Amino acid sequence: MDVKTLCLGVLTEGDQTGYEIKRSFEQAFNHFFSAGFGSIYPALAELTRRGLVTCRSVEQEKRPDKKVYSLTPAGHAALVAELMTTPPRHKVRSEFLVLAYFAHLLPPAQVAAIVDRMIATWEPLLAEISTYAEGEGCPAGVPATASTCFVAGFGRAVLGAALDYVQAHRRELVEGVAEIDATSEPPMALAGD
Amino acid sequence: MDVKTLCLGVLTEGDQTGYEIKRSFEQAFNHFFSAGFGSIYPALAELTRRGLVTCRSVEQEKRPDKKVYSLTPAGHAALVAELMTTPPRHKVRSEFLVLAYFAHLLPPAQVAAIVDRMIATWEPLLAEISTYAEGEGCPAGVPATASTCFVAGFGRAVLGAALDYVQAHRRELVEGVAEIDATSEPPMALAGD
DNA sequence: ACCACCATGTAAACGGTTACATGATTAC
DNA sequence: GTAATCATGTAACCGTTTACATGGTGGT
Repeated sequence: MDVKTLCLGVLTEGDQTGYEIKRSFEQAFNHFFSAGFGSIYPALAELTRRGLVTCRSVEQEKRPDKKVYSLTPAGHAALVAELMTTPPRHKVRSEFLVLAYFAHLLPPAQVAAIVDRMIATWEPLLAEISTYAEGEGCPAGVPATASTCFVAGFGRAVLGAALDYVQAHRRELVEGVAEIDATSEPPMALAGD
Repeated sequence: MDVKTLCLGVLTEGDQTGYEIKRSFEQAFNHFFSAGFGSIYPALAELTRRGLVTCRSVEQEKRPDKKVYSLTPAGHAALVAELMTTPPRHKVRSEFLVLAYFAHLLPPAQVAAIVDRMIATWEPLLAEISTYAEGEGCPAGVPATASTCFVAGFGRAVLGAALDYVQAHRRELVEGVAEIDATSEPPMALAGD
């Protein structure tokens, strides 16, 4: 499952340009998928080449031409086929947790700053997802369905749990590494390795 | 932050072979980082070339030689420098949630199967992480510290929330997509796109 | 003036996954 | 006999990220 599949997916909700597709990704898949222009534009070119989407240029005044993409029947079939055969994976890649795991190698103040930055990142994200989790559809007019509520609700539940956890255990972590710092592992260049 | 950094990290806990490092990854970073031999062995070669680890061959009877890697002072410094400058990210890549988001394109039975497979994947993982979250260190003799408890506790909290959520909303999702299937989107090849 | 937004694309670099290659030991 | 474990490595492939390249509009 790659960016191409996701592009087909968002195009089931209506025709869009590459630029708009990226916006859709950011709004709908915020918390579990991301893609930049550098992967979206080549993906759309490839999908066009394969006949899974069609592309029409729309001239605009005072703006460069838009390229609006539409899903073809073949594209719809390819999407369904892909979804049917995709095993349900869920991978997390967390530099934050790596940092926490090796927190005893860092100054306590930095550990505190790291946790705070993570909290600051998650708080607005949780707030945004929470609005989608209630009947509110995405801003782009996509109505709320069982599916969109399920994924938004999932995001809210999981992010909420993450936030609660780090807020509750922040002190424990910082004080825990401070102790080690004081007893056995001086900050740097004071004792030999 | 890549596999090289993680290798330096686990080597702070004692000398290990490439094979053992993979085991360490699986036990310690189970839920937020993964790496295969195909990235670990080249990483160790590169770290050796850079003088961040040293490697000594240990002859074994009835087995091929082991290569035991040790962190050098330069490696320790490089690790700390890397940790100090790494921004705390936390990325999720979830085919499962993509599948759920587009669940209305799939037969309800398949949606149910997908959710069930995800639950079956998460349950044993949660059980394993939970043991680490209590004072139990990793099997490999690494003692429980504030850091290891923090990351294990985080994993338990978040995975627990995920499991609870999908178990509580499984029916909702399956019935929600069944409705759409019945009213507006026949399974395949019965109505035009 | 400067920044954000709209709008599209290319190319190189990077990093990870997968498959291949080898081979002995131990347990079922 | 078959599979899992221990043990190391290479090479091709795949996909994403990042940087570059361009350029008008609209707001502060």
